[in-house]
Amino acid sequence: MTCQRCAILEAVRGVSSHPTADEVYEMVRENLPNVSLGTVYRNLEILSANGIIRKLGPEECKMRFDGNTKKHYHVRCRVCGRVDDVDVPSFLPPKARVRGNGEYKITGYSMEFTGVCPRCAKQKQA
Amino acid sequence: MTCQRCAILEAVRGVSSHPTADEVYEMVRENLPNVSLGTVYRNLEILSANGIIRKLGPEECKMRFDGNTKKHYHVRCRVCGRVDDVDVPSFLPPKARVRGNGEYKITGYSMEFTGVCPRCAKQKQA
DNA sequence: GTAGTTGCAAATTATTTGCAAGGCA
DNA sequence: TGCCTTGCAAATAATTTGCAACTAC
Repeated sequence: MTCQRCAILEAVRGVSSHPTADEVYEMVRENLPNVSLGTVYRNLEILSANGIIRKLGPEECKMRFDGNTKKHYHVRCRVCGRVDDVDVPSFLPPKARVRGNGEYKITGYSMEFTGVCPRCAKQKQA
Repeated sequence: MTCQRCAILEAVRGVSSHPTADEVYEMVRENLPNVSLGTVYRNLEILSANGIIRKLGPEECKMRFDGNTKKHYHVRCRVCGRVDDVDVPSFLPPKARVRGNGEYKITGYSMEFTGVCPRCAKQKQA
């Protein structure tokens, strides 16, 4: 636990704003002006891999396109990344309440399932 | 509706694999070897803006970090992108069934709410 | 002393944009 | 004719990586 890692952890814990790597970098730089962005990325990765902080965000940073515009849901294979359609019978989205701030207007949600596709499941067996 | 745009639309509609922009590019190139990747991006954007195809993917392509590792859900302001915590009382994730393939193992899900934060709601009024 | 960590700079990846030339209405 | 679109190449943006110097135990 180096000085940098500790400062990065404190920065993430010290705010409730779910900062991006770059925002963490800016925060840490106020106390340690010489930290490098690379160090911030490396430590955020290590801290979240160890369950000390949580990583929010896209499993994959690529846009995908679907010729089917009817509303439906997707599963994403967490091994190879492929995306398939799923049927979800009778799903009613839950009500969400923003903590401490009633003026937040919640207008929608997005949901995606995670799994292992047949091909990757088979490879794992071997 | 140019020749390129039509080929891009057909490529997306012709597969059920939810292709990335790059995969669409490769498909279109088989018939139109001179298309440029820029054209593919531009047309995918236009087609999805017009509701002709659907864009799947992250609202934002940046990782965010959360010092709170307890399970909870988030809202993302669709104007400024900020992320806040929400409480979701008693939510049981729905059952999903993969179309035409029972061997897909679904192991989890991710859900995020969308809305407008108080700050952006106020700016919109003015 | 040695394994892990740092700062820096260059590399990667996905995507966007500027621009001059071309095509369709 | 004039606006939209194209191909190309350069620009951006987020993130990763190679490397030599350094630090903690």
